[in-house]
Amino acid sequence: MIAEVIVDIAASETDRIYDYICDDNIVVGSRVRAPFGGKIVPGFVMRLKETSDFPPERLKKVLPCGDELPALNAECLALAEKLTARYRVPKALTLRLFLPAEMRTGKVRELYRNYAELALPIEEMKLAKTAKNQWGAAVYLAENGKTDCAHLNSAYPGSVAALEKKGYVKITKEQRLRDPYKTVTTEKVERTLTPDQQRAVDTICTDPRTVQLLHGVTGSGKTEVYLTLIAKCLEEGKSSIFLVPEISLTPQMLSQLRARFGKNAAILHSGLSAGERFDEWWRLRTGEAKIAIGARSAIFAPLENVGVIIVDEEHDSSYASESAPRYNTFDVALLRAKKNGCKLVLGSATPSVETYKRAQEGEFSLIRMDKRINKRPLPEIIIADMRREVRRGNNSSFSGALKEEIEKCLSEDKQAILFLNRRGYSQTVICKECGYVAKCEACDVSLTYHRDEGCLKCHYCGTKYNMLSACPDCQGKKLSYAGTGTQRIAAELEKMYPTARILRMDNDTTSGKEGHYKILKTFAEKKADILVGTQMIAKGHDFPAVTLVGILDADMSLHFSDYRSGERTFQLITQVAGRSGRAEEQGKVVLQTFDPENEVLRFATRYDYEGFYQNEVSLRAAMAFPPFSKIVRVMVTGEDDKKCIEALREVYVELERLYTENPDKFLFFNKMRAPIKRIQNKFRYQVLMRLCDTSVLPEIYAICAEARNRDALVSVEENPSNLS
DNA sequence: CGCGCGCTCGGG
DNA sequence: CCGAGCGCGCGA
Repeated sequence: MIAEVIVDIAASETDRIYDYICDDNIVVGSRVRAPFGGKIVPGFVMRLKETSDFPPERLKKVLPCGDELPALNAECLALAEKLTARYRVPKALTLRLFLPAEMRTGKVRELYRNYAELALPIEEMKLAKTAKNQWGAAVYLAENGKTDCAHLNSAYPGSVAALEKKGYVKITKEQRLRDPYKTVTTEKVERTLTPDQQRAVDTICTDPRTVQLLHGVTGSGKTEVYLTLIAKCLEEGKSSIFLVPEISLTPQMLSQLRARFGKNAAILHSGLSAGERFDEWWRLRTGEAKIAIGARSAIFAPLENVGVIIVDEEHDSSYASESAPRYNTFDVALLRAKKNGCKLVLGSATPSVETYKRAQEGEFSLIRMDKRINKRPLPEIIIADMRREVRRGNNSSFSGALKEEIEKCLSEDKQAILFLNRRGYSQTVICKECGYVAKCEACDVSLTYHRDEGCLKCHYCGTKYNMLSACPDCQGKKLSYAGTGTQRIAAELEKMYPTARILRMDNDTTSGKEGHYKILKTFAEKKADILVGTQMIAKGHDFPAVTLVGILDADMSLHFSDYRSGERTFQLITQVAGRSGRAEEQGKVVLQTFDPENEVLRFATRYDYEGFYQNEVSLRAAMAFPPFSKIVRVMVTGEDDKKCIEALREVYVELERLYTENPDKFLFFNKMRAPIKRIQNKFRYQVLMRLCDTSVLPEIYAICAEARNRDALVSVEENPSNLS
């Protein structure tokens, strides 16, 4: 037999079919080891045939990989072909999306797993009362004996490592128990859905349209709708894909899913080790698990007979891939849904304008859930006019109203969350005498001052620099720190309220696997009074004692030069505000702005999505911005400036030809340096286009595929979410 | 992507 | 004259 093989090398130069001799037991979709250029490289069998056009004496033979099943099933192979054609990237890159990373890089597959068992009787353990997870895990082990570590960790995050460190549990590596609970059906508890939820489930099941948009306010119980749909599929013997933004796979969410679906669910989250990730993937591939839950990449789960695909928080920007192939999760999900003849359910409290428009026009079904389950009103949002604060001589980061509320909150023993989407202490360091600004050597950006580490950090490449004691240009000692970040806010709070316990949550404080979780847990256990954080505090967390949310700089995302800034601001405010008043107490939100009359902020304070949407969509129509057009950015990057300019010239000439041949399809066309000229030592150039007719898009992709080479990466982004 | 080939340049 | 360095093309 002859196998048509794609070698797993991510270069456009090797992106073609190579013929190899193979044994008869090799099947399409399997991985093989192929002798290639003097080395053995991994490859994928795309097709089989009897004869080759290549001189037979030069054909080599591929070796099997030892996988029990072909890595790619028929659906995945077909999907990979479609994506390759759509995005015009090397096939190897597309194929990689379908495999867990360790399957490529790692040795042969691990069929072993770590198991934990108690090392001494539970009575002899000295654990802090507050270590709930460790206690939980210990009790579970006492009752159930030896248990899979991954399983324990997802129910009781962090417990295994902590217990092992103390010597309370013994970890052994054993061959994986082959699905001991394979047929254990999930608890047959009859859950009663609210009328809203029932109506949503019924519509999704009966409406003929593929895409179902579930527009439900925060706390309306969308999750229960998803879980009901998944359970229904399970009963029918079908599989499901459930996508969430990475950050919302919180411990509570994980244990809820485990409790409900047990071994039927494979949960792919960032806390898994390479081996665990592989095991979860393999359980899906063999059909042992029928539910794939995870972030963006879970859309490539190796499932067959998919009964429903769910995309929660549909508007979230993490659904757009930022490296080749720059796929859009919605597009891939739609391809899969159509192929399987199943529904694609999108859920959000603040749908993206693009999605909502298509629902309004009847292309998607639109289901509303307006009632909150606990019937409590959403927290009141008060606008604090920062211009007035400045006029009154208040130059601090806190308005009078916010200070008042914080004090009230502290005196009543409640908790507060303060949100500022900028980490570090100050955004820039400027010499007051000569205007020098500290910049990164590898990137064209200013450095952020991190006071707790006493250094300057580049937020694009992570490089740390020593803090300056004087200006390197003029030796001046007067350095000014502009642009307040979370560190500074925390420091100011400490000064203002010396007795209050302040916690910070941003990229700098959440390092390590459990970093996130530790901070959230500390706060949830009321060991802190105020949580200061960036974007990452906005999602999904449930802190019953929080009655105040402060949005320190609502303008920050608003005045971004980006057609989506209004949309993003509305979504962010709605999401952050939702953290306040989740239990009995009514919550409050203070929103600080220099532009209190701004329409977007006005709509957000009233939780008026419909009003926001109408306003936004007419603006977009007037400006011919998406969804009334498509923005396309072709980006050329590479370390060698000359080679980049060469490649840029090449794409530009071709794109310009396309433009002059189809002037009616373009609204805008220009080449320029990217706003950030260099990141991680790579130069950046771009061609920006706005299309009113996307029929030229395939050709744009083709031109870029042609122009990329070893020295210059040429990529295409559709409606990019940030234009830096 | 990684290798080897061959060309070129510069040092001894 | 020889070795290092680099650009180029090949791999089934």
